[in-house]
Amino acid sequence: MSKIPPRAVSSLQDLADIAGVSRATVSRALNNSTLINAETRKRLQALASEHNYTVNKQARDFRLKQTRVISVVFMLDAHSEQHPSDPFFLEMLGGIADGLSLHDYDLLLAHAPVASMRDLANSRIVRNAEGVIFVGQGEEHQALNKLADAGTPIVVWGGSVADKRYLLVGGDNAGGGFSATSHLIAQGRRRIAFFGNTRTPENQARFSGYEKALAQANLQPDEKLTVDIPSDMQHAQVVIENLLNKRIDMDAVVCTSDVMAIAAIAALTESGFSVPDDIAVVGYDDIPIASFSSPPLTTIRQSIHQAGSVLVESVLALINGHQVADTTLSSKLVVRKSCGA
Amino acid sequence: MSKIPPRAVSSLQDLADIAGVSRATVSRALNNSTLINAETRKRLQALASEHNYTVNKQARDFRLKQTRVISVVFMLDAHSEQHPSDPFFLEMLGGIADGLSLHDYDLLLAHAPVASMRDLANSRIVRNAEGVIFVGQGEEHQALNKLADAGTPIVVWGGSVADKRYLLVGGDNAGGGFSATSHLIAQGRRRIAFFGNTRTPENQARFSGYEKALAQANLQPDEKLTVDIPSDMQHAQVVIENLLNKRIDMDAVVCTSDVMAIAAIAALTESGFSVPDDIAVVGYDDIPIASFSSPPLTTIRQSIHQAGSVLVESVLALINGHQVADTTLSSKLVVRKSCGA
DNA sequence: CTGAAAGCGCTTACAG
DNA sequence: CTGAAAGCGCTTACAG
Repeated sequence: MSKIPPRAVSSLQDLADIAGVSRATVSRALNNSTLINAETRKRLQALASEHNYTVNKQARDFRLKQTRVISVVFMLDAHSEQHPSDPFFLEMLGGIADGLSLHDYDLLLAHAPVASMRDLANSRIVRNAEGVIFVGQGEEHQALNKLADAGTPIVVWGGSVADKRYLLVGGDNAGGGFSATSHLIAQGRRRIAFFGNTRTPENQARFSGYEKALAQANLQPDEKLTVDIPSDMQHAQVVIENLLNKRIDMDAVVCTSDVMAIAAIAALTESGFSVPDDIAVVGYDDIPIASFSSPPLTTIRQSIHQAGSVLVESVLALINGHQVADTTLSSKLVVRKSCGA
Repeated sequence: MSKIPPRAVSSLQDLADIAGVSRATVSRALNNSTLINAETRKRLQALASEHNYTVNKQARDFRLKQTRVISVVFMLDAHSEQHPSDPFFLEMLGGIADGLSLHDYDLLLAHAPVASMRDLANSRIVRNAEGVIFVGQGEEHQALNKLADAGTPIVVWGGSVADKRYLLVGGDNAGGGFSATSHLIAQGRRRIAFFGNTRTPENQARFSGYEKALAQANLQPDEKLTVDIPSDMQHAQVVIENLLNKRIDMDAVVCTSDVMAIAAIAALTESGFSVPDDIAVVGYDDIPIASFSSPPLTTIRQSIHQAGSVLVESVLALINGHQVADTTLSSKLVVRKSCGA
């Protein structure tokens, strides 16, 4: 047994002094350099762990000009000031966090105060990280293009846009919108509404799938049935109730999130409609709570956790200068009760 | 107009060269040192922004031996391997993130792989941060004590425990458990179950409030009515359905989270019970979705977002060596339909 | 009010 | 295989 060290060992130099070698040698030993004599290496590593010493990450990263930090920015809806309570975000965050820790990267969490998107390039979010993952594009497509043009390694979860110049990972939104809608048509629904903010690329794509399904069934789209619903539940409910007061004729709704679908069901029920008998509802995301709503939600499943890991692999590839292409993850209709099937 | 700088200005020295002063002077100017001549300071600040230069945070923090990072650890239920989909976590995270950005601190997000709690003291989570916020104690009370004993600035969201030696912020759990239970008693319920993992300090306190309310009404507690329910929805539902198959007589349930309450309602409905007519249900947290369940959830509201900011103020106080006491945030019964009122 | 110098804890090209 | 030396970009005690 060696005796307890008189003072904490807090640098390579301290350990080098104890071992009687130079700090260069200790550095190499602890970094498993092949230059070092195997025996010396083992001895120094043992000594380090005996003294409970680990290399100062901050100094090391500074020296190597690396941070091993990835920023994650959640794009909030410009119209709702609140924090999103959508479990979708949490699952996505979990997937990203898992992916990053696998690669020994840290996760820096950021809000997206939309106003500040303009000078994002000089923000700590970007400056302190090796790359940035954006969850959602919001209505900031051009700001994202600009950031990518500036050479910042960024990857975005969202929908495709014509002049996109950043790396994109997303679900099959057009396919999802299409299968939700055509499933409702197959159940005999004819007056199908689309609920959501169609100014975001993801929702645009879902909407195009919706339109395609209608066209395929020779149904006329009715613009009164396309409704911009805020993404937070309280506001959504108010807007939907106002809509119902206008007595617009409809027998089904396609929503851009499960949370919105749950708010819609509440508003519909409140107004005396039966779901799905009077009006069928389909959600999007398949969050865990979807199967517990009443009626249980028919929805489009996205593999959110997998999305997180793909996002991570993609930024890291970018950072390491590898070729990397956009990814589209499959979406799948999950039939429960709310669609009336 | 000055002409476009030939090369990027990437250090104090670069800017000092341009300005014809020493880098010490530039450093002082950009840090608003009062030593510096006001005019010089303005001139250098203008020059910096003109050249789009900001101080290298990594170098600065390294020099000052600070990180301006706080780690946030979510204590997952030891029994559910999944990520928590509970919106409670996301709201808490939002509150913490807001608080930290107010103080120019970064948020390092961590999982709590319970197995590794033992050597947490030497993990990057602790080493790379100036302090740590734990959300929930899980069953790791002693590990938290040990970490606090080691002098790490930590603050914990949770419930009180006799031999606690760390700083604690929490809701009024005993009060919440009491008012949920006594409200049900006031509605005429007599066979009231308690659903949750009572091995965590928070739930222990809620359970003690439950017991107190029963005692006050001269009701005998029945241990068959105290049920350990996992915190994730899918497992919760299975356990509850098994329980119902045992035909235990009950007319109400107090749950330790809204998410659990929603799973309980689904299981009860599935088994042919009517909520609240046959069995009343009360949740905990008042997450946004609580008012949208059917029936809408009676629950105990905790000001989760405020909790985040209190947690932040508390760790920062600790880091700065200030005196700081535990905080108990008030809890409030929110009556909706699920309790039968 | 300003500058020259030291030093934070590391890594690595260079020399031996 | 090992060491002496330079340097990452900053801040600040010290001297003027």
